[in-house]
Amino acid sequence: MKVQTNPEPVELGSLGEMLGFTVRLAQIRLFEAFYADFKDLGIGPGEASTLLVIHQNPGIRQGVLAAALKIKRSNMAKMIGSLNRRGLIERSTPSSDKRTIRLHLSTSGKALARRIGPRMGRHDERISKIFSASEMRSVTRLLKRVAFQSLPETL
Amino acid sequence: MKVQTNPEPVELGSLGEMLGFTVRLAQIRLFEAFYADFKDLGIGPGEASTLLVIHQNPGIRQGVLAAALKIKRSNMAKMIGSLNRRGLIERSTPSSDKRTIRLHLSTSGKALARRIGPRMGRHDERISKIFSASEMRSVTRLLKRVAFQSLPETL
DNA sequence: TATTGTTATACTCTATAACTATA
DNA sequence: TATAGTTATAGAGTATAACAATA
Repeated sequence: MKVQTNPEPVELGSLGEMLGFTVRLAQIRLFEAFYADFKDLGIGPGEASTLLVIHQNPGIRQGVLAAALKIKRSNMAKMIGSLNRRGLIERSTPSSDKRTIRLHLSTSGKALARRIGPRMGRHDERISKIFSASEMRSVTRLLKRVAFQSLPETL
Repeated sequence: MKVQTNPEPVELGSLGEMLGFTVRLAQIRLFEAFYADFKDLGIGPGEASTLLVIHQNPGIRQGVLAAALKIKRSNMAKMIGSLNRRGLIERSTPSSDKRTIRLHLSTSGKALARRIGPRMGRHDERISKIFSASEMRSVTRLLKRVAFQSLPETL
């Protein structure tokens, strides 16, 4: 693959066909697109996903949420703390297991989640306009395979 | 999409089919795989790509390199400084344009690049074993479209 | 005036380890 | 002993703005 950064072409060699490299390039573009579409709501992609998942799983445990989003527990604690300070979520510890924390959206958190949901849908639609419906299904299916299927042994 | 984090299932809703989310999940997995395969070489993915591209484009200008890898000039300056302090690359300013810096690998930088190249190839092969050859071509082609094709207007 | 690279700075994301409280 | 969450800390990666040297 050759990138034409006029007037000086750059030879990327096989790097340009490698999954790690192409995923990173796509990721950069997708972050740009996300921030452009969510600027006014004042939240990042991690926060948006977190709020949506709590909205769809009221009372979810913090650690379960972290595992589902592949965010480390320690980092999730920080994010949940921040969302809590902003009045978007509420925490409660059930008497059945006082180590755990169950998460719910506050009234304003629910209001925000109801804005995020459709926005996220339109955001994803905007991006997927560069694909046919079957291409879109392909790319998400293949990427989920990378995320979840076990890889062969390390080198 | 539902993620089974036994014993508590998590409903991700449409989030699980969205490109931004699936790319992020894949990215996390790919970083893990990269660090596992390159631990002994003491370099990260950005540094590995940078060394390979300088190796294939001797004398490349720093800004052109940054643009090709989609790394901001200011951040590239930091990375190049680090690689230079480690004795891997050499910088020279041509008399024709004294603002610019042309990059070359040092002897030890070349030796390292000659180890990185094949390692990167085997690393990518290991990951792509979860795909057929045509699936691999599909996913990289579709991701490059995300990276380079212009997206529709923002919302 | 515009371009190239540098510096300073900050914010997000990620990772590890040590800690507490509960089980 | 093991688990859930917290805190502290550190390292990447990314972003912006102000700056010097040069064109």
